[in-house]
Amino acid sequence: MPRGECRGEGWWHGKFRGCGYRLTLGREAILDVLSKAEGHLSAEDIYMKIHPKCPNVGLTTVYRTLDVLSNLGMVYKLDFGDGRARYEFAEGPKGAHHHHHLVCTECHKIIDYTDFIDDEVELLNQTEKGLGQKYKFKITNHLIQFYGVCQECSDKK
Amino acid sequence: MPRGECRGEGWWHGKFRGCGYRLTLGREAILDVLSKAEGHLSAEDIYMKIHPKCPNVGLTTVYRTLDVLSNLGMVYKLDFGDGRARYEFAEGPKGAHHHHHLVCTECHKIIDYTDFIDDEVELLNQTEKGLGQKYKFKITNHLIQFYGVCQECSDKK
DNA sequence: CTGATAATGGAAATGATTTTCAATAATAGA
DNA sequence: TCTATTATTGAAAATCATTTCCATTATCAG
Repeated sequence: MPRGECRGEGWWHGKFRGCGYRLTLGREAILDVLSKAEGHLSAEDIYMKIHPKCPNVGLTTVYRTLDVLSNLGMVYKLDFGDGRARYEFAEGPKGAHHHHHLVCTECHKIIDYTDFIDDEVELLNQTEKGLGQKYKFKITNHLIQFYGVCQECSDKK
Repeated sequence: MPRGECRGEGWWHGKFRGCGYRLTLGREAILDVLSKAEGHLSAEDIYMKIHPKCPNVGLTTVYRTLDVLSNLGMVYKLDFGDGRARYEFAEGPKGAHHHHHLVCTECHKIIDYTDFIDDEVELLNQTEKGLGQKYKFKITNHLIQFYGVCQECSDKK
């Protein structure tokens, strides 16, 4: 029924096979949800979204798959301080939708921002290079988050 | 018995009292450990360090105190992906020891780096200002971490 | 010194994530 | 296409960091 993503459907086959992973219904469903989702889904969110179509995919599998995807670098695992991990499809640091996060410490609202990203990314790349050399690290990723209080939460006081 | 910190001992009194908090033995012990510790302590680490001197301070209190300190901005609560929160004494973004983190995703080793910090902080301040205005956020803090694989872990393969 | 109440600890509860294990399904090769 | 190998699975149980409960204790303003 869904059509748009048919073209893309295959691109993660290779990524899986190449690492000896098998491509299963559950994994496809999870990737499908993640790749379309706006926002930041928890394991349970994903489980819920998948359940109607794949009632036979358990929460355990969701966790296991997210772990695999995260290790493959296809998904970012994020912590916004609300006690559960959140997952976000990785479009790659150069991807069209690369963004950083602005986190409200009161209500846990998250704003994805792309403003200023260019300067940030440029600096980050430099820093990444420098750090990698100095500390002999193979740097694969970075995380930037700003924390504060959103307007609604400020007003409530 | 300890002498060096006598001078500083008082500086957090005010911070507590000002917010209606009471200053207790346990809280002092926890602050003391945190202010001296290199590295990134978990709640249990702190509990262990305190226990010999204050066997009557429970883990629950450690958690509660860390929560308070974190809310007061005196301590940063960090997540390095190893399943437990880590805490770090906040010397303030302008403090002498401000640093960011380089995290090995294999062995969870953490490197605190201060290189490049100046440029980073400058950019961050700008970004912070811009974001704060655009999204009406009162930004209080930021987090920057780089993830990668350290040399030892690379060599193991 | 004393009352109001913030803070405490220990045990029990919580809740996200992991592990276990026998059953199942994906894939490579015949 | 069929089969053997072995990765993957779901459900239930186990883990384990963190929180909550509640009766007791300690801090500190007056």
